[in-house]
Order: sequence, then structure tokens, then C-alpha cells
Amino acid sequence: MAGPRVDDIYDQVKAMAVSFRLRPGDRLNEVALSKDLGVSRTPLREALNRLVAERLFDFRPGQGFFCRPLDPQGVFDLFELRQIIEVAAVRAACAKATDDELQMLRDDLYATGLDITGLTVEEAVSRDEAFHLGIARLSGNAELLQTLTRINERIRYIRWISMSLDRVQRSKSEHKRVMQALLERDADEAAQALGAHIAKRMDQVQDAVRHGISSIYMEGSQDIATRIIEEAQG
Amino acid sequence: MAGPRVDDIYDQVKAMAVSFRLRPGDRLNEVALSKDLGVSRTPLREALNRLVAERLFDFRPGQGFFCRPLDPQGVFDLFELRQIIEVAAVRAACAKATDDELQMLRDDLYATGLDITGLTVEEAVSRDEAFHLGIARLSGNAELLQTLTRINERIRYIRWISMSLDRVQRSKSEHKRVMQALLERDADEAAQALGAHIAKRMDQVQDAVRHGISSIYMEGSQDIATRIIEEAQG
DNA sequence: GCACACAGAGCTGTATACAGTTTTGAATAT
DNA sequence: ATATTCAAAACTGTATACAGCTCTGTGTGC
Repeated sequence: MAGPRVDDIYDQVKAMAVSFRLRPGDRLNEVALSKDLGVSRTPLREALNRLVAERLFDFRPGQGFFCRPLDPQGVFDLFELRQIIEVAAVRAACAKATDDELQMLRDDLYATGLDITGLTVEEAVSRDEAFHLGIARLSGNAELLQTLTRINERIRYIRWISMSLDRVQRSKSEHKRVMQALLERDADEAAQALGAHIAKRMDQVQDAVRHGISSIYMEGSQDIATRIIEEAQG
Repeated sequence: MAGPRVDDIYDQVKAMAVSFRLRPGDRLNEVALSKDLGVSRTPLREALNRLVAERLFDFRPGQGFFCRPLDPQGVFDLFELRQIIEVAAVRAACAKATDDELQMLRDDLYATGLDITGLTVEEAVSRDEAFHLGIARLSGNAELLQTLTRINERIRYIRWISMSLDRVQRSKSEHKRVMQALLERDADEAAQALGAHIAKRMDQVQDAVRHGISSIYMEGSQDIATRIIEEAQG
């Protein structure tokens, strides 16, 4: 054992925050959580401070750490920023990625992607993220990739909700259209396709946030992430 | 006294890192720095963990905290990301800002902005940042503003260098062009003007990084930020 | 002259203690 | 019932102690 403690704690607490196993707005009890994790408050607070900088927690001096609230405007802003970043990324990828890199992305997409029926929501969103992050990686801009990674962490819960609400999964065909444009190095078409793809999701976001808020407070729906995706209708 | 300690420490250490008073690549000595700041290591490490999340420091388990290196590719990536964010911001501002807000931005620009001769480099860059951040604020997207703020902190030193190298300051006229387009709600023109403005700076970035690296290691050039801007030539 | 081993100093990582503040909840007054 | 007060409990913020690791530099062998 005895691996890097803070990094582990950081990952564990982040996972809790991302999935809202810690309820939004709640004060975080350092003593209780440190006991749960089997560490002392010192490294826990170090991890929490990182998460504050990533905006996964709020910090109020004298009061401690609070789970970020899930507010519609904040989520909308994040989706808008995501769209900006991703559209720019796909344009950069068109210009900078090698043929080999594009081919590998395509292979990954087709290998993992034909049908998401039977997967858990978590897995489905994870694969969705992987494709989008793959594009960001091919942009050749590490900061862009990093920024998108952080955004994704903050909206992951909403994507779970959205995925579990919307049974008809058209993502994959839209992904294929983006991929096709990338392979043809058609930046305008790729940007258009990806921008529209994200915009379409944004329409569902407000609903997802509302469902999300109630899901968090309902018993028995802690397991949104592990729900199985049923067959698409229509 | 007895204000929020961690926040103060965070601000102080961030200021050191941003201005490279701590040399890039160097290991940070927690004991020495905590003594300098008159606090113990515990809150210092909490502040440092925030700065790690903001990528102003690197953290290597077992070795501690290191000032981020100043590498050309990283700086270029940040400028590219900045351009992406700002172009999107100005488009959003064209669509969403109220007439009053635009007028206030214009007034600020003209009030503070006519001539930067006689200012220190730090002040000049600060005013430059203020205009760009003003646009981001009018985008109505808090995440966008936040992201740009963080980016600015990480490239501020390079802008100081760039500002002190380039005596001819055309920024203001370019800012006026952007402002004009904003007032006319001409998103394409505004995006074009702002994008070109940032791109022009990017050409100087590689030089600035090189100068920056040597400046950091030269005695007597710790004070780039406080250098006075001389009269523009031509 | 160079590489390597080893001991000592120095530094980091974490637990714990304690001071000071905030929150809680019961008791009282309205 | 509702609001208010106040004391106890709980929690946060920071310093400090110490274990364990890393780095430094000296000395030894080649």
C-alpha cells in the first residue's frame, strides 16, 4: 500500500462529488469523511482544496467545504463553454492531426460504438466522453484537452441523467458524421456537425437539471449511473 | 488581523508564481516559504494544492511542489486557448450584452486607455487584461469569464515581457475597433478584429518566451513588471 | 579522475492537539 | 405556536510533532 495518499483521496472525493453522492449545497463534514476514508483531516483538506480550485466544491472560510449546488444557469454555462471548446478542437484536429491518428480515432469509435443497448448509463457516457476527448487530444493543444476534461467532470452527472431520460440514442450516428468530416479534413463540416450535436443536447439540459435535482434527493435513485440502457424506441 | 489565512496565502503565493519570483522548475521549500509568510506549513500546503489544480505548480508525490516550467509549447497552447475563448466571448457579448453594459465598457476603455506612456508594464498589462475580461463578462457566461481569468494568470508574465519588448503599442487602436464592432452588434467583425488582435500577439510570443526565460535567470530583471513604458516610436 | 556507496541533514507527508468559532438545540419569554 | 437566548457540542483552522523518504556531499574504491 502506502501509495500517494492525497492523490487517492482526491480521486475518491472527486468521484463522490461528480456523482453527487454528496448532496449539493451540503456542508462536508471533514471528521466524518476522513474517518470513512481512513485518513486524517490534513490530507483530506489538501485534496478538498484542489477540488475547490476545480470548482467542484465551494469553500467558505470559517464554515468549511460545501458541495457545489446544481443550478441550471451554471450547467448551461458549462455546456456552452463545452461547445465552444469542442468546436475549436475539431477544427484544430482537422488541421493538425495525422492520418494515422484520425484512423485510430475512427477505429475506436467503430470498435466500441455500434450499439450501447445493454450498457450502464455510466459506461455509455464514458464512451461518449472518450470520443469527444479523443478529438480534443488530436487538436494538439494540451490546455484545450485539460479544460474539456475538467468541464466534463462537472457536467457528467447531467449527462447521466440526460442519457437515462432519452432512450433514443442518436449520438453514434452524429459521431460518425463528425468522424467522416474529420477524415475528409472538412473543418467547416466537422465544426457544424459537432456544434449541432452538442447544441441538440443542450436543449435537453434544462430538463435534465430538473430531473437531476429531484433524483439526487430521492432514495433509490443514487444508482442512475449503473442503470441499464434499454432498447431504443423508434 | 486574523483574516482568512489560506486565502491570503493563496493570493501571495500565486502572485509570486505568476511573476516568476519563484523560478520555474525549482522545488519549493515549504519550511522556508512558510517562515517567510509567517504561517505554518499546513495552510501553506492547502494554498499550494489549489495552485496545483490551477496548474501554477506541479506536484510530485514524495518530492513536493515545483514551480511550473515556462515552456514555449505550453505558452502557445494557452494563447491559442485564449483566442478561442475570447472570440467566442465577443460573439456572445454582441448577442447578449445590454446597450448600457456596452456603453460602460466603452467609457472604461476611453477613460483609462488613451495613452499608456509613463505607466509601468504591470499597469499597462492590467488595463489590457481589464478590457478583454470586460468583454468576457458581457458574454454572460461565468464559466467563460472564470476560464479566461485563469488563463490570463498563467500568461501574464509573458505579456509583461511582450509589452516591454514591443514599444509600439497598437493595442488601443485595435481595442477601439473591437469596441466599435461591439457597439454596432457586428459579431463577425468583432470576432475577426479580436481574433486578429490576439493572433498578432501570438507571433511575438515565441520571442517573449525566450526573453522571458533569460529574464527570469538574470539578476536585476526581476522588475520587468515595474519598468516604465517609454514613448512609442513611429 | 570518476563512479559509487553511505551517512547525515533536510525535507515531505500525515496525524494529532488545541484554540477559536460556528452551529445546534433546549429552555424561556412573548 | 413563535421567537429569542444561551450554553454545550461540534466543527473548523492552524501549529506542531514525528516518521519516513529524498537529497546532498563526503569518502572510498577503482
